[in-house]
Amino acid sequence: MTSSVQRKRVRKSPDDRRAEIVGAAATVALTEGLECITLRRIAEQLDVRPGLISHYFPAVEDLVAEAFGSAATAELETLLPADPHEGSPLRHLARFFAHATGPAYDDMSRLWLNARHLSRYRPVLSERVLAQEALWRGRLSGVIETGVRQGEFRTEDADVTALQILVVIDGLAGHANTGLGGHPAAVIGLAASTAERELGLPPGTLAAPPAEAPDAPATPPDTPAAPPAEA
Amino acid sequence: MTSSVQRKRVRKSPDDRRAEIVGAAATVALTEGLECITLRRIAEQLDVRPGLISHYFPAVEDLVAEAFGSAATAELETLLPADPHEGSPLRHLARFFAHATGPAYDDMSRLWLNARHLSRYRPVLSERVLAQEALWRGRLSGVIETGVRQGEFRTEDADVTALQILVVIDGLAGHANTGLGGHPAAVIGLAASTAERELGLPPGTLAAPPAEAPDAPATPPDTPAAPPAEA
DNA sequence: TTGCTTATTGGTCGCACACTCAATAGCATC
DNA sequence: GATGCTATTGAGTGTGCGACCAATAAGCAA
Repeated sequence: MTSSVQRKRVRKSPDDRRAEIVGAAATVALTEGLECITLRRIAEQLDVRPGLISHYFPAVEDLVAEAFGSAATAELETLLPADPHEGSPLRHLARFFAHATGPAYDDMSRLWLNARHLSRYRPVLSERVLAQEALWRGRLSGVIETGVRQGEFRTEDADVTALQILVVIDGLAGHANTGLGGHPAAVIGLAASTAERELGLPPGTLAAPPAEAPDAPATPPDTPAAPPAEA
Repeated sequence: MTSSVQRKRVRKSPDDRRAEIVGAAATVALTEGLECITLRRIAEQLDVRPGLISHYFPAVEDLVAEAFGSAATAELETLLPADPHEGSPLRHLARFFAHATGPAYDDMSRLWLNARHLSRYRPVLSERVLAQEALWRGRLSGVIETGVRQGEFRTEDADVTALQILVVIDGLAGHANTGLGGHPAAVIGLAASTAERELGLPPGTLAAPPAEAPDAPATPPDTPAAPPAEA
């Protein structure tokens, strides 16, 4: 029994409902993976019938892409805000590395990994991934350019440097499912040290403080049961 | 019509058949992806009935792990042979980077990406990935240590350096499905330049020659139809 | 040639999935 | 309070998947 014996319909405006669906899908994407975005799964989460999801997204693939875009955009906003209220570019970068290489970023690491792989089979997701890549790179590139203009950084091509940094972060993210906790600091810090080298900074400038909570649970690589359901 | 109307049974020794199955699965893994390793798909490729695959691998997950292990081991053997017949460690590394960042490595990039993601849901695959990581890291670490002993390289911890290099390669591999061709040389060469920095080599020492075939097809990110079959 | 072991088949079951569509019931408007 | 629009449901279709198992035949040994 899901709840009541007789379903009580809740009728919402298409815009609201659509946003709700995308939100739920984004949550599922982050916590369970993109292949867990199924009509049934999302419908269940919102306590509606699967057909309704189909109504808003005739092809699930579109919802998957939308969910990824939504989650990635939200994460980028907290990672590298468009309008930095305070702090120098250098402090922004330091915060960026601290977050992007910490356990709080694990879900996002998994999502990027997930999306990159699934792009092999899902053209519209592939497009979304490329768009998000451009977005992230642009945002990071902007921070770097500001830093260069203010004399904090030194690089020939801010955009290339941004991509290099993101590549290293992606490389670390790839280990999110197979235990990343065992890596020595010199490896976790590879993103920051790469940035330092490429931006002409002294080693350690961008290094994160020894972690905010030294006894953090570390997010063990637990295997979440069933998902890519027999297919 | 697959062939004849009446099936002609071919009876092989368990060892042979098993090897044949793993081989077919490894091929499918490399060309189409690990989620395309299904009882029906492998059986079709070998022209046997699906039940036979089940007989040798009661749980498909085991076959998937085996297939990955097989493909990865084979690749490692051509990438970093256990017994290098000729050339210095430096030349070995240069060859390694040339291959691992070239289009010939694209399938393997996709496979690693695939396996890393799928490890989220498949415990036994996860184990295999960890084992292969150790194998690859050990092999690379060996080359580095030899180089250090011969005075070609300089590093504090060969094993950490090896991991750092592999992380960067993983980062680049992540882009295999979403078009890697558009990246500038400074990004493709990030693996080599990272190695040069970590090994105390002058920049460019490990850089690959401008590609062997300048007009290579470049392997466009074609989307191979159907695979993670609606699930 | 006969017999036996067992590799291989064929068929079946249950499940989860995306997708379709006529019928239904909120709810804003009149 | 009645009406109309449409968001939502319920039921159904077809597909592909892993897993299971009794029946069959290949090929070796006696």
